[in-house]
Amino acid sequence: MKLVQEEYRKGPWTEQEDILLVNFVHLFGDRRWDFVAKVSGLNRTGKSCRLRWVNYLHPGLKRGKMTPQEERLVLELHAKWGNRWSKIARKLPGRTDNEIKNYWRTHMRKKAQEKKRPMSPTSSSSNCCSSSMTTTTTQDTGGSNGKMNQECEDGYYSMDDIWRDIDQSGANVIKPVKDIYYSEQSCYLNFPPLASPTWESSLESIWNMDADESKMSSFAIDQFPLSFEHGRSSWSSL
DNA sequence: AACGATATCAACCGCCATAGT
DNA sequence: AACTATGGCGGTTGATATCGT
Repeated sequence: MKLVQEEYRKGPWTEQEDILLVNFVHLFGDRRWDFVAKVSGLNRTGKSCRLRWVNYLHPGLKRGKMTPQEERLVLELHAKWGNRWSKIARKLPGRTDNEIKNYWRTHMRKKAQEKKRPMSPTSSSSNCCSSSMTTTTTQDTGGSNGKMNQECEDGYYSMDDIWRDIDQSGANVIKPVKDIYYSEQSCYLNFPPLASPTWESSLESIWNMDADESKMSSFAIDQFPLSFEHGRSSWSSL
């Protein structure tokens, strides 16, 4: 029973928070959300952390527009299972239940509107779900689709790109997700190799700690002295 | 260029299931 | 067995972007 009801942060996540979360998920895994939330010093609920990770920061996410194949699959599976979004999402690698849910809402709205005015002159667009898509992207590669490519060309730095960078930089060294982004602004972040053996051994005590949580928190904050807001726009603003 | 309508997406809320004590 | 904490899920909302006039 919790006697103290803390005031948790809400609303959009900042870059700083994202970086913190990613690194602490690397350290502690993506299960113990409450623990991660506390230890990271993020003033967020575990739920909120989980949601951010699952819907935005997870390395396997595709993002970008649905491919025609995916759209068809969503339709099929929804016909089969109804609004079981997470179940449907499991059949679409790289897609989240939230994304599919959002897509479906849009899709249904379009459908409803088309029914209202079936002979609209510009109604070439019944294809909200397929025919107009010209790109033939592979479905499971986690690759980028048309929109994604365009965004990259425009300077948009997608999570895919970020994680690719992480992969290329070596598995053991956890890079801050957006350090390239920062470095372009001459804001360097220096991480210790968090996954190093020394770290791991020192972490053992953390599993049993309570009182030491604050230490971890202060570590976390010390690593990221930056503070500025970011939103969808900031990703593409460079 | 300005403004309203619509689309998109991120995030929160409340409920439920399950694991742990 | 009962209770609590936590995670997961689906529904919903609000902010922002884009489009059309």
